[in-house]
Amino acid sequence: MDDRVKNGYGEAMARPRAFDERRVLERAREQFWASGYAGTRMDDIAQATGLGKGSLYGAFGDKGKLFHRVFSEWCTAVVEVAEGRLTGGPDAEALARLSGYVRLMAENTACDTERRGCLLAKGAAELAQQDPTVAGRSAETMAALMTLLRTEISAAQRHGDIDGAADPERLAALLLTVVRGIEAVGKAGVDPQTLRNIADTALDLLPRP
Amino acid sequence: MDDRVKNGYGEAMARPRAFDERRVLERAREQFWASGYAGTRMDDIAQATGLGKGSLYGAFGDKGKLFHRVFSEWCTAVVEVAEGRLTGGPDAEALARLSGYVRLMAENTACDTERRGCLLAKGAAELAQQDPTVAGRSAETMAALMTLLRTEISAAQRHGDIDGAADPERLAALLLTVVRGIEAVGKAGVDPQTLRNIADTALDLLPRP
DNA sequence: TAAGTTGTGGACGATCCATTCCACAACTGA
DNA sequence: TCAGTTGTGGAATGGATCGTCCACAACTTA
Repeated sequence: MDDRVKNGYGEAMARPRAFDERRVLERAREQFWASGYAGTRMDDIAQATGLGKGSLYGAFGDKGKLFHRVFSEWCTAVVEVAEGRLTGGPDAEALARLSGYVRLMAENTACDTERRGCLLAKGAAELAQQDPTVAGRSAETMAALMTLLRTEISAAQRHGDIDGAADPERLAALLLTVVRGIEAVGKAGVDPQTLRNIADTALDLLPRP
Repeated sequence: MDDRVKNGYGEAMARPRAFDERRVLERAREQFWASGYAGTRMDDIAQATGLGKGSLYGAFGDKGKLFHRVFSEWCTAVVEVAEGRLTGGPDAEALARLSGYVRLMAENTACDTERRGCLLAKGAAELAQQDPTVAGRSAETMAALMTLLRTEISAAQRHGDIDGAADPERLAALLLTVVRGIEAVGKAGVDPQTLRNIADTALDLLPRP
């Protein structure tokens, strides 16, 4: 009925878990990432993690809950990468931070030789329409990324690297679209060098004062 | 063993088909569009079209072949829309044609209240990795769109509406990315007005002479 | 050590789904 | 009208897949 205390690392447990939860989630992520939600079987995950079904279901609930968890953690990681690249520096380097971030995203897609794309895009494409949890989490993630970008654009404007007359909100939305678009056309088969060029071109076109 | 002459409209058939092939493909497309490949059942399609399984399999082969057909026709249609909007006009209106096309794509996504997205993006996200046919067709489609955009950009450059020093190939790739990106962030939950703004912002930033 | 609690793994049940099969219908040419 | 051919619908098949169940293991507390 109610949620019991699961595994608080040090809680007194009757029998301790024999697996590392993080490692299991990593493996599960690999599976979902490679094959999508509908395309991966719980048996695959059991196999990949070495867990029996009982443990798997006991620890994570059903397939949907497990996916939600993996998806949500992915979204968190996506935002954290952006935060790591974008926040906390002088205005003088804001434009460089923006360039670095956009180029990094392009490079990631360019190097994705296995064409797995991004779990965020894949999950949203497959499930956002029917699954409110996925839809909500992906919308949240977009909003967070947009805010990060807007903040840096404003900083670059303050320092005079981007035209102060431009609307930072709109530029942020455009950059986000370019980043997500690169991932989309990359999955659709556009070649890696073109992907890198797209990032550079977008950055070149940002309005100067 | 070998392919028989299927239905040449006027061929001498033993028993004529009782269904309109185009209508069946439309219905099948609706299903795949709404639920993805793995998510739609052949029973759903049989139900939606009113066909029995025998007719369905007899006419279209298996689920994979049916999807490939639907997917390929969608890709053709996507390119045709672009051709209709972009080709065949004076250089003086090339920039207007480009603007019209990009705005139309944004508007389509903005109006997609059911959040179905684009079957091209959805299909590529779900299957491009494992299915060479889907991967190839989507890559072809991207290439065709890119060519159409590049041609119009060159035209606009000739007329002096876009800086002649810019590389039309790169600008075309960027515009394609923006168009596909709008569709991606739209599915991820970005609101309609922002989508329209993104299109406008991208067009505003095209380099003037 | 004994009782109680939670984790484990794999067999099992129930369902779902793609595909095939088949008896029959609708047509053609002779 | 009579074969012969192709289309039709739905029952049947075979395999896959989710989630449960259960006997047993590994702990904690008393």
